[in-house]
Amino acid sequence: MSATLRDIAAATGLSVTQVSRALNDHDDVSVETKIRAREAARALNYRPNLSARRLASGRSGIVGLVLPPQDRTPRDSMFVQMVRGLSGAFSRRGRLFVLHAAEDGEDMVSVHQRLIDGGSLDGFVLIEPEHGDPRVAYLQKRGVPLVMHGRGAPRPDYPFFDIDNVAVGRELTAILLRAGHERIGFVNGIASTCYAAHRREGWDTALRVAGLAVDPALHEHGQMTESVGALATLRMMGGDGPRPTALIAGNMLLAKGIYSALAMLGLKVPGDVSVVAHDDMLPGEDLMSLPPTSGTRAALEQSWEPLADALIGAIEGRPVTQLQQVGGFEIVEAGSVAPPG
Amino acid sequence: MSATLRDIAAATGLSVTQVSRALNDHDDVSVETKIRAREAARALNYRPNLSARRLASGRSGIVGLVLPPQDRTPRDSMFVQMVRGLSGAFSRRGRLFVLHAAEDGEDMVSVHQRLIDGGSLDGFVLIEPEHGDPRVAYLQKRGVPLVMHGRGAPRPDYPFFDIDNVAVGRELTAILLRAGHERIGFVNGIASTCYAAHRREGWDTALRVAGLAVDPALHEHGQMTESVGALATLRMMGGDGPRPTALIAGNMLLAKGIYSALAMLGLKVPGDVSVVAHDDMLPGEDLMSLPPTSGTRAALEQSWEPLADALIGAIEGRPVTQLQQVGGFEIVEAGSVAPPG
DNA sequence: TTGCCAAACCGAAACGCTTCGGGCAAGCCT
DNA sequence: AGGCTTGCCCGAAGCGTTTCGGTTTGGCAA
Repeated sequence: MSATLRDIAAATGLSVTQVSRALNDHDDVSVETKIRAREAARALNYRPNLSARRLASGRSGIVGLVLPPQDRTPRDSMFVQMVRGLSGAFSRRGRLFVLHAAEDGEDMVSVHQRLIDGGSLDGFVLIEPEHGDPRVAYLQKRGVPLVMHGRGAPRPDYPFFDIDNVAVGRELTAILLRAGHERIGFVNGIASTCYAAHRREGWDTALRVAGLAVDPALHEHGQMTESVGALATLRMMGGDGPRPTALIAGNMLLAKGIYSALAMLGLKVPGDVSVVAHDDMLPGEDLMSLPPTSGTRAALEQSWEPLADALIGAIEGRPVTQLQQVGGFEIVEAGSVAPPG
Repeated sequence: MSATLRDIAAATGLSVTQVSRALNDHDDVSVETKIRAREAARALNYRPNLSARRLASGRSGIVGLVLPPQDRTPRDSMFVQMVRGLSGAFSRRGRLFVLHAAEDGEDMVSVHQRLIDGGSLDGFVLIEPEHGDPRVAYLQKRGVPLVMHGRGAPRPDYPFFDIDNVAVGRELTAILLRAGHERIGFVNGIASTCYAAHRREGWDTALRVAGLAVDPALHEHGQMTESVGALATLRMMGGDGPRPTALIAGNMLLAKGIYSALAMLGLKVPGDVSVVAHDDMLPGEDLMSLPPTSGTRAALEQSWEPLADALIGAIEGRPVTQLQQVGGFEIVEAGSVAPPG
């Protein structure tokens, strides 16, 4: 068995109360007492009993994420990376991160309810935001801290970490506009996701600002897989109207599909068609073979630390405005863009 | 807030003690009291507080799995499926299943230690067994229940669920021997894994029993990916000695690689080369395009329920011998085997 | 009648921690 | 000198549950 506070109290001659306060860094404990308590704790290999802590304070030090029930295989690899990232980030902050997969027919809200009622979780990381997200509504009603990866509104009233996807869409389009393109196709992510909608909005406004017409035939939503990218490209390039002279890919997998479709059509990049893409920099997707591609770039794995910070901040009761962060992105020039032929 | 035992006691006129015993189905509570307590519990939407339970009884109702730190992308999809399966299986049994990803440089044993000392987990599901597994040694020493997916020895002293991989190797080989093949190649999984070793053993003994020489050049270990399968095939078919007339694939992804390598070499299945494979029946790996392949078949997803049962059995103190289960497999005939040409 | 037993129940202690409300010095102000 | 603050500390209560030991019944045998 692990040592308890009482053991440390006995070893140091302090009271249990004071040891608790010392280890939790309260401010009416003298510095030397804190040191003494900490040393004894380490010597005795003390680990706080999370259940007892939770029972006494209402905090367990455990945070969780509920994996949505749909199984979309292409995302699996990303989920694992996310779990790894969050697990590490919380671990470094002395918290335990825990993943629970919703069952297939199960309602997301009731899964959260079950976890809260069990009395073991301090807060949640949410992914895949929706407009008017019911999970958010429920958790807010119950006063349970949360942080969202992404956001369901331009200016939500809950903590989140997101990148400015409107700007991503705008900048991707702007790169091509600056090179002189006027017919710009966009192979975007799944229609129902917020980030895809934001990027579309960016594309849309960039075109309008440039005084160009927005042709819905030049926009495709879909899963971010190679085949979807290829199919969308074939459809756009084989349409009746004038072909696009440039394409935007929502991520590198879509870009890969675009490249193979263009190769199949005998079109060269950037000679015949320019290509830009947003790169999440997910490792291990074996995209070495892709030609260098201009566009925007924001490492998804840089989300985990801010998310962890924001959730812990929420648990500790910091105001929401301090817990909303928008990450940056880079614009890279790699030679996949040229003026229209 | 959720109702507590005291609320139920107040509502029913019973004592807290008796309500607790009633809800936990102890045997010195009258049937009608049990019913009364259960009804009140439901009416008040009572959820036991896991932290309090854990503190009092030493059981939290939470079990976990620690994801090994290496990131082997081809397995990610399987991990997600496993997490889903286990999460559901434990959920159905009133337990909470929880996943914790080990950090990259982190020692597996110390991760388990941290989780146990935190006092929140009742037991662990272990995956990827090793010979003399240090996790098992540690958990057994601390008296923490565990169940292994697979096994590190033919007859381990801990609970496990596994299929008879020696028999899988033997049967795959036997199918080909019966058709008259004598030079049989085996494209197997990673060398360090137990199941691959077991299958190799089955192949080996089947050959020996048939009075045939065992040629190590006809056995390849590697990741279970399409490219590994293709490369192994090219190597075996291009060797100096006599070519194999039949190939065994460790799973369907390897089989896919074998098929494309054979096609590249202009060899027909089963006319020129026979192929058998073991099929884990993992969904979503888009193997529709594969020709029907004879061999063995055991759905990996049938492991989750037995694993959950075994771990709960271990937690409840049932003897180890009742907690060791070997799942079956099918032998399927699909036309990818013919006598050697 | 008395004594005994089993069935059904209950009070109180315990689990390890946090926190509320206070106590005791020592130093400062007026 | 009396009263206040400040810094450090402690006892005890309480979180919601399980469980140990004991008490109250009613029935049955002696």
